[in-house]
Amino acid sequence: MMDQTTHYIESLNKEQKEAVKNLDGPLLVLAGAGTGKTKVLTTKVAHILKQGKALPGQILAVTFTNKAAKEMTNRIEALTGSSIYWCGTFHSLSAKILRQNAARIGFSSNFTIIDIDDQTRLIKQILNDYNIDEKGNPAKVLAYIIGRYKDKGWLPNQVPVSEEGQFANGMGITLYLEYQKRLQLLQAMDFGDLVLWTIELFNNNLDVLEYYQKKFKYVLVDEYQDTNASQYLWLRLLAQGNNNVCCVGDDDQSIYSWRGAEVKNILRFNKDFSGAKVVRLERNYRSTPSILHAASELISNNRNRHGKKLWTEGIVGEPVKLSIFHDDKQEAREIADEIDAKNRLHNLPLCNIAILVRAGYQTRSFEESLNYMKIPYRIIGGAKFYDRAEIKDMLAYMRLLQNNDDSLAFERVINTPRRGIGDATVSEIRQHAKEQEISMFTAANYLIKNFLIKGRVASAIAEFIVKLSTWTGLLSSLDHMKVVERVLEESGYKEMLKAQELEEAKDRLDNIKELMRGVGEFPSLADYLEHVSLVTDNDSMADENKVSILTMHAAKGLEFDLVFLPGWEEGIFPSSKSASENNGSALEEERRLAYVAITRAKKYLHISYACNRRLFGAYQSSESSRFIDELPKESYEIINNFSNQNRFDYSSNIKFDKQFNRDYGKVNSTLYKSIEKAKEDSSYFKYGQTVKHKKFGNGKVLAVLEGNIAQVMFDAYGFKKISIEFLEML
DNA sequence: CGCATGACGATTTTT
DNA sequence: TCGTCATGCG
Repeated sequence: MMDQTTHYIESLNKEQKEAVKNLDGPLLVLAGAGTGKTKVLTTKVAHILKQGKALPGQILAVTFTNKAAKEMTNRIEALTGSSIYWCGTFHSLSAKILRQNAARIGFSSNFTIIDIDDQTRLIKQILNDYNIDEKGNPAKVLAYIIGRYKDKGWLPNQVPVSEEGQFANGMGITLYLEYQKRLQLLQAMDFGDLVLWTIELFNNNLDVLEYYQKKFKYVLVDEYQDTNASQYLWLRLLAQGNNNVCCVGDDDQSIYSWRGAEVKNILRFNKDFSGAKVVRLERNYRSTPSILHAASELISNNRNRHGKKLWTEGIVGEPVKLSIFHDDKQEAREIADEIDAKNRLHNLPLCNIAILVRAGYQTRSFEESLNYMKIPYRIIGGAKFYDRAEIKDMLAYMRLLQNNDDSLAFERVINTPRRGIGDATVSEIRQHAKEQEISMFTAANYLIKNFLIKGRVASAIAEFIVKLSTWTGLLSSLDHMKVVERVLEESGYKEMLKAQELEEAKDRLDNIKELMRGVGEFPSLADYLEHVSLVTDNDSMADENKVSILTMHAAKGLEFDLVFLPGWEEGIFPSSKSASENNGSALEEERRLAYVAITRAKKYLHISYACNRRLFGAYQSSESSRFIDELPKESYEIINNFSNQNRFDYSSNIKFDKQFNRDYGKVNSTLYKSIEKAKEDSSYFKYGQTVKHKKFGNGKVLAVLEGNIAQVMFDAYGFKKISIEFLEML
């Protein structure tokens, strides 16, 4: 039998072992992409526990996402059998600490955590009260500026004077102060506040700080390259106790500076934590040498970095493939084709395939082409579940019955569904609440009791308040999920949805059902609300066999056998916004993003760009990305070049078609085939033909125009002009 | 107060 | 191109 105490370490390489065994004192692990940093972190925690150096409750582990935290907890549990309680993001850990000590900073322990929506609404109100023109000074901009101040760790009185001109002719700091005041009045915190208030708590309550310093014997931080200044301060306060702090990261993968992350945290670690050791993990276990070579050469164009030499022992593998397409549609279609081929001819499971894009709006064309090929896919990130209006509304109801004084939630749903309580009335309630420093719930109650609001509006408010109180009362006697179900019915929300368009109403109700399912998984409404306010990623179906479509940012930490990187064009990637900003530092970040994207691929990598792209409605021609020029010539080969061909010349596809036929016997129904077919057989789409469209359903063809545009009369949607590629013959 | 209409702006990236 | 937001009318 293997040595029970250390067998889990044996599978590590020399450097990894060094990182794991070095328990005491500050340690920086510089871990390149695919060098096994997660393994090091989890093994390290296991090692601490198995050596008896600390109890599970005495380890603080900070991750970048909630998903990563969950994964880490699970892995540690699998290794050691015990689960560590203090594992989470800076934000979730802060929330935990703050709820335990809220009174010390003038908050109640059930303070609410608000999102950008609530933030913006609150700021709009402030701008309104200060008579600041919102057109020239948008609330969103101020929200962003305040966010960056908070990332820096600046309270209103700590913002440097040099920042004063940032917003509304020097009003920025005053407005920030006002915003903080109102948040406290509302018993609310935004994301930045969670970290900031924790620092405040520690700075003003030494006993609390000492308690946590003693408690956490070991502090571990993942993705250290993406921490911001306030997170650094937070970390330093907690780590100072035992000084056993281990930070893991890769300066080449720092891609969140726009959110306040400071690469310098990782670049100057040994100055911040004296006596720090540094271990480099440079052996890559993920990618083939071709892929790794391409990534390394590309990133070597950056000047501001530690620099490391990644190496691997894997077989050379296929060169990186580069395709030059005529337009974005062709790009989407060809990629879908190739996914189909790799999946069916080479048995590559769909879940090992990913399409990585620079920005969210790029996912659409791939959704369409994959849909067309009937290839299952999932979008990671994207339009988020919790961003949907119906979900936000239901959550506002839940917040409100959990805490009637949650004025932001109150304001969101007092007239949703419509109860005849309009803007004027809501403003009046808000005004009164502000003057008396009471919640809107209390203010509304006061105003109707004293006949300051009368008539139909007053009775509508009264009814709303009675309902709310009833639901809140039910919480103590009835299962919380049952209460939420009653809210859905009795609030009239369900009724409101039913009045909408059929499809849409069904979708929304399904979403709410999904939400309810989540509610049921938590012991109480408060637990559930805490969860949803911090957890935004819906990673529940990660194990399904589907192609992943995601942004490069969202891909951090993931890996796939086959990766497509479309849209490598100047203006898109690197994004036009970052090409010239901040004397090149923004461009370096784009390059790091390219590095992250490339190193997600294990075996096959396809980079592509389109010479013409439809963007915001209009076609524009584009140049290939400078990052393509930076790839070493020997690392890639050009497999498609449609740069000089017109849009409907698919001669090279037909070659592929024949090969496909030979290999597989039957051809999948792709766009060019239907067009070819339409050309050969004029009876394909003609008058009277019944067709089906993904969105518009069934209809009849009236005529086919030039450019393969069909005029169709849809049963449910009436007359439309549709490109025949989107029609299925019935 | 509620709804419709049209203008306008946006597109990085997320805890 | 499409979704959001403000405005103005019924």
